[in-house]
Amino acid sequence: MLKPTEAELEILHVLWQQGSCTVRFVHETLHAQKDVGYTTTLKLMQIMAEKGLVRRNVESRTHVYEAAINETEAQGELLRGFLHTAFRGSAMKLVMQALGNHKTSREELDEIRKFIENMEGDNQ
Amino acid sequence: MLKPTEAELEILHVLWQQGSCTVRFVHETLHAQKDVGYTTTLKLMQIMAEKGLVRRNVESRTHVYEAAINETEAQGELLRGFLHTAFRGSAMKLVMQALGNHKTSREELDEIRKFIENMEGDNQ
DNA sequence: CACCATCTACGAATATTTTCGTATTTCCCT
DNA sequence: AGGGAAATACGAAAATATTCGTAGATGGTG
Repeated sequence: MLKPTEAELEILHVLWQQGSCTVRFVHETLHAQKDVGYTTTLKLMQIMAEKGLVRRNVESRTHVYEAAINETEAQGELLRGFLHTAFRGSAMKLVMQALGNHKTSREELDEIRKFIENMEGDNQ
Repeated sequence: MLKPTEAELEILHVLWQQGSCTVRFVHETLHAQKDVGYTTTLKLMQIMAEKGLVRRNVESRTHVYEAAINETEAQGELLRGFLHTAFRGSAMKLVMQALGNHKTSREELDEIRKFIENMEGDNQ
């Protein structure tokens, strides 16, 4: 699976959240946060279709796109790369930083702790 | 602080690990893993000096470089960006993926669990 | 002292990613 | 049917990142 670029990821997030959408919809969504032209979004989505990152339905004049890669899997791939380039592979260091620097709610911490306890249980 | 590129990060990792070194040393280290020319490494390090990512001592003919940014801080910055672009800010999701997909030893899991328990303790 | 290995400086080629202008087609509304 | 809004296709500019060739300086060694 080809690694999506940063701009492509923004588009994928819209598709993951919305399911299928038109270029127009994706563009409106991005445009709400960022100043970008319509044809820029269109071009990116066309490139993504070539790369196999998205699928498109061209039956109607207005094409309908959907993500061709799974969100969790893609994030896993990205994480693997990032872990390597930024943390030289130390998952523990990354996790500690993530927990330490970003506000995580009590509930989320609980959930993570249970997750770990569960892993430790399996492991014995 | 300017965000280092991927190639720059590789150099920073050498500097973080080694302390001060020459271009030659950094190059040899990178070259062991990757086919890259000496002047490429040199040029990158010169650019990094301009950007303020590294400091260099030019007293002797052979310049000596050291990282100008702290490893943990830099990783924190990178993580913030990555968390946003890849996980839309969900630290929990990232942590779960990191723990789930990458082999983490029993000892490391313990350490993380204690870290969380400690955070939860403070929080009450 | 002259040569050679090694260093830095610098500009430019290449590759990658992002942006957008323009042309053309299609559909809808009057 | 005619005109305009909205869509896609396409190429190329712009921005960013990476690579390296070449020139010139410097220092050690025979």
